[in-house]
Amino acid sequence: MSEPRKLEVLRAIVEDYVHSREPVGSKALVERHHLGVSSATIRNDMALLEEEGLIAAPHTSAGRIPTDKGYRLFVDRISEVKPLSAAERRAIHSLLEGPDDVEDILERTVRLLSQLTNQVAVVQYPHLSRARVRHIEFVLLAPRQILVVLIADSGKVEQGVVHAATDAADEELMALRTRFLGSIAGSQLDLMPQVLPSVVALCPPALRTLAGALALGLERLAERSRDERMVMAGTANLARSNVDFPLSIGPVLEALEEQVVMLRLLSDMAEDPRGVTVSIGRENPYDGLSEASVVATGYGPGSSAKIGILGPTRMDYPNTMAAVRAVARYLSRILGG
Amino acid sequence: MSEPRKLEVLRAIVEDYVHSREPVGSKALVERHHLGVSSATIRNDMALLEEEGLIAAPHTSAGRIPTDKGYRLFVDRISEVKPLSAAERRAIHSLLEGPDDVEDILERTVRLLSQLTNQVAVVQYPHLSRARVRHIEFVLLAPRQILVVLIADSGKVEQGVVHAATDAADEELMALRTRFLGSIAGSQLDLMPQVLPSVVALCPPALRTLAGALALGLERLAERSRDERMVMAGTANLARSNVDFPLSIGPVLEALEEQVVMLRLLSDMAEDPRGVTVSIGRENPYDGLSEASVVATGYGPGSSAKIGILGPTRMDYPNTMAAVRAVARYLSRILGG
DNA sequence: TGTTAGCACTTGGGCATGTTGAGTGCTAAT
DNA sequence: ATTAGCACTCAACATGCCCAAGTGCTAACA
Repeated sequence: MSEPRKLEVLRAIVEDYVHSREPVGSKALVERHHLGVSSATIRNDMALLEEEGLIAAPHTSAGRIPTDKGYRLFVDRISEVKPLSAAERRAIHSLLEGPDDVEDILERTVRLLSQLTNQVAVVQYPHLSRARVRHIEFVLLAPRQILVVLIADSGKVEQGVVHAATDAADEELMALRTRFLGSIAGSQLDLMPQVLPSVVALCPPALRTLAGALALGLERLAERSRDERMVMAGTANLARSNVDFPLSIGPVLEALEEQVVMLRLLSDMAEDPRGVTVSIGRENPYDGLSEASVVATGYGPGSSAKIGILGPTRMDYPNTMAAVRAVARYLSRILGG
Repeated sequence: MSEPRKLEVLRAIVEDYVHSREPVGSKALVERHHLGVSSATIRNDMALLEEEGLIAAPHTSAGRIPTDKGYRLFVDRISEVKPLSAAERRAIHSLLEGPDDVEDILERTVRLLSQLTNQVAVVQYPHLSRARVRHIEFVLLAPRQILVVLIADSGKVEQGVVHAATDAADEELMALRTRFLGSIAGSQLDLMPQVLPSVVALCPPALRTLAGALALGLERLAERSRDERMVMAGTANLARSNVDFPLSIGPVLEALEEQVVMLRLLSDMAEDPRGVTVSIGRENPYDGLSEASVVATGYGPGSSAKIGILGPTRMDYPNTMAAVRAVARYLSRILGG
């Protein structure tokens, strides 16, 4: 019996099932795909595929559906990433227009991706650990309340409020700002904890406690900047495409809300040489996502930050992978420039 | 027949239905509530309530469920807002701890509210139209790319990128910053469009195009600041509490994603003298929310910004209203201070 | 050895029918 | 105004039946 045909059968099963949402049987298979053999032969092949754990039958006399393992094989060896349609390319291109504020871009990107794929789209903020300090600002909100703003050369702005033990004056803040800026401008956010204390130490004693508080605030901001965040869009697609939910959406919504979970999930996805990484069903480390798949890839400098989508295991992998990859490329291009 | 008892019956129906999720019949009613009469009497009362459109029977021989109108009457005239439990008070109090960055606070508040009510919680950013300019900053990201930062005295920071037609130098930006700041520091964000052009006009001709671009950027930021945003949490509760969904969550998720819809919804809710406003089922202007209720109230200066929750019409109004009110009060206190 | 036709077998889904129990509305008595 | 009682309705559940889809197997075939 022929190995290539067996794969062809698996492909046909996956494609039909993704399309129809119903278990697919041998007969329907020969009708819809011009495999040159009869349904009996296909049955034999299917029996083998089932032995290997690539497909399964929900009950005795129904068709077969792909297992996680089946999808995996499909993704790894069978499917080809399809090129995008012209309309899709156009949609992505129009992303180039408009203001190129990082937040704005990410927000629009993720919305676009969710529309292209009809899934929930997620994007991680670019890593900033290697970013450098471009500017800092201290603003007096109230006598003892100081807004600290940290601007990185990546264009990211972080802000936070610091409480002073004693009243602070505007001039003091100005002086400290100049002092701090002189020492840390251009240095990596990573290194703030090492650099800042020495700056504080060099301050005149009268200002030292205030300087200490501000330094702490700056450190916190630098850390927060390193610490990851994400934006998502398209949660409504969960309900839409799963009307007869093979994917019970409760746990998935939970996962999405626990941003920590999603961020780890994305970060942990190994980079795939083919450009897009796929994690299928129970391969996912998080229980709530045992019926979901994640398709993600890196973008930006070093592909360190991730962008991707989340959907039911039964999804159109080729198109989805193509969309994710294309969007990530455009995103890299925009942010890189 | 007695009017007060009729209301009592309505209250009992609402309470039982909210609790059990099942149509409630006359017999069950007399068993669980010590109304001093028999089930037959209750039946008569129920017939009247039905005539008035306050309750309805899903089919001939089932119990009754409250209609939107029934809930409305319940909320307006029958229910009393219950005091919060000690545990709830404690939870709210612990909100006071931690950094008091506006974003942080709102995020934690909304999460808390969603946990207290088991619903989706939504909070609008405080209105900033009356806020004043505290500080501005121009940062050169690339020769023709300038990051514009606008800091309001409310502590809100807005940022955006401006493209210059020609290369800009750091010194030019510094000069312009001083010039702009001198003219607009302390003036209302609202008034930026009136004030900025005159500043540009006073610039030396060499800088004028650059100044124009920057002014445009600032205006955009001021506008964005005025233009409303929201944070939400607890979407997973939609799936959880509606396992046997009386509330089909698809349209609701859509509404939540269309932030514009939610923002209008919140803004349009008239302030209720009792402190919390409730919009029930079809009372909602948005179709997708015809099976949902919104409980909201204002917070902060002038109660101009809104906070609230969104859930199925069948919800525990007294407790929910209490939670929303309490959280809004604490939020006002924190942000006010 | 791989392919095919044919056939017996399994089983979920649809349908028609019967039964039950919760709940109602009405009437007559209190 | 309230109540007891009763006939009536109807969703929910159960039962039994049949059908179609789909399988696995065997025997014949190239």
